[in-house]
Amino acid sequence: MDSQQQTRTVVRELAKQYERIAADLRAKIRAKEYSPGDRMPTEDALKTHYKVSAPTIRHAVGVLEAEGLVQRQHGRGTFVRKPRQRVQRSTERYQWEKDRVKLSETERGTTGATEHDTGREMSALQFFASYDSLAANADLATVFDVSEGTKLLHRVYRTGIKTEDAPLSLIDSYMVHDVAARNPDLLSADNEPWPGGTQHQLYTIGIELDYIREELTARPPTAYEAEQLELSAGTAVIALRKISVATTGDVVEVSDVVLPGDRTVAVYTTELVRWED
Amino acid sequence: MDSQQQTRTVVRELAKQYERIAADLRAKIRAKEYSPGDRMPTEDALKTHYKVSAPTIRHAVGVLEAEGLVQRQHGRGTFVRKPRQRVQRSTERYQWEKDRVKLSETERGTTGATEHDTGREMSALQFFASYDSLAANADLATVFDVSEGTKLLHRVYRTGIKTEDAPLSLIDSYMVHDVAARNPDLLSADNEPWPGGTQHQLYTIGIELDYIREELTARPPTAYEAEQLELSAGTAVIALRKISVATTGDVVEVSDVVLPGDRTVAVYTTELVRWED
DNA sequence: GAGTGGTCTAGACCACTGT
DNA sequence: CAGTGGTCTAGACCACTCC
Repeated sequence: MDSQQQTRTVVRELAKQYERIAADLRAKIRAKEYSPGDRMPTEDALKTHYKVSAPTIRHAVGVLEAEGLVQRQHGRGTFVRKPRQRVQRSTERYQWEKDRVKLSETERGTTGATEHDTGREMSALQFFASYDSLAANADLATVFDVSEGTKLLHRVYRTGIKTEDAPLSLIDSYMVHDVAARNPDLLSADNEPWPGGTQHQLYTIGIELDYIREELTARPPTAYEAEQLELSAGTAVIALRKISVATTGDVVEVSDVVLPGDRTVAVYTTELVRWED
Repeated sequence: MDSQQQTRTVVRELAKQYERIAADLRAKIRAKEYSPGDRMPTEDALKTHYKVSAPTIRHAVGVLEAEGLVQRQHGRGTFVRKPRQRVQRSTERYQWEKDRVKLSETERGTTGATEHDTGREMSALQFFASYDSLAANADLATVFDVSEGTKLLHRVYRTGIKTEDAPLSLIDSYMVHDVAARNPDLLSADNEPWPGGTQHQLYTIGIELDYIREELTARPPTAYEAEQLELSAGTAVIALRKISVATTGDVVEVSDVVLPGDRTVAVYTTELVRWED
């Protein structure tokens, strides 16, 4: 009987060693035996303690990393993860933005929705935009209610805080090209960041927004998103589709926004109609 | 020079073999060379094709699984994941529920918010509830604006569709115990499912809701959540805190809701005030 | 029983971090 | 340079699925 078989026999309750070890470490973290920020025992120490081979320990720690409980840092150690500071993203931003549309440029000047969310000055924020155009795929054609292949203006945005290196969001925004073209200034990224934001841009082509619909899902980041948002293993993203509808009923802008799940809280408030007594 | 070194030299661009293989497979999936639902080549075939050892292939496929691109099934094979059918969870449910509070019990009878979301009959839905009470921790005490240790009514709910085995959500709901106790019927799970839902329960103790605030984040599931919601590797959950505020301004109910990210879309609509022309 | 994925060992060497 | 995590090999055996 080899050593693996022996261990199996001893640990009848939970056949999988890596799960047993993961459960044990998880319990210790929950019990604050290892606190947030602490370094976990080295893999070598765990190997000796649990009497298993290195890959088994790595697997066990990998499970905890996938759950977002710990974070491994090459050459430094494995640490119990501290919650990252969260940025609140509230829908009040939209009414706030709308209220500012008709102000003068100097009044709109330093204001943007990101500033609203983070409570920071525009000057402390990173901003990057690039424009191009593309043909609507089936998905976007349905949302805009146009035929597939219709030319769309495609704008890519990255926003972030200068002192932090990773952006706060990845945004792909779409508009029907011919609609945006009514104001040629809207077709070039040179005019970004546009004072007053998207709603002011729409105002210049005679569009007033009636409502904004947001659809949220959660999923693991793609390899690209993980790199861009500097997400480690064990995090998820909020994938949000924002659909802006004009007072005419037309869908005028669609944005696909990817937000780091470990530092974003999306807040929505539903007001209810009062009963008449 | 051992074989690993040799390979390194050959593949200069991307040192990590498992990443090179993962990138290659990822590209093939995106190019629909392997389509959703298809079985991927066996690990043995990949091992031969890429000329690496078994654990390296497993690591590469593991990366794709963590991204939610493929799903491994023991004894059957590895499959390209198909998107799961999504359930929409819209905040209209709340106004809908409020409008029904003052109806008679028979009118409220078969209606619940889950029915509203899924569009299914109450009879086709699973429902499970259990009640207990506990002392408020610091977090909940802050939200309710009561002192730490205040006795809270704690209710656990699981809702789901009978024909599917996994629940649609895991809910932990909290109320200040003394407030709920004004109607003793509210203290026992025996009266669940309560016709008309939480808002009707609150109505019986003289509470009308003014607004509901929801805070959403995304994260990987805990081991427990993955088991309960039958989530495989490569999925995330939406963690939603719902805070119900009465017309008096008091926080009367708080729910922590966990939703499977791969089959839930949370929808929020923000109405904007019209400009006066 | 054949096929396929899952767990595990034992050990080598690479790569990053900090003293 | 020591310490720590990351990648990889070669091979054994287990466990699940389906014919």
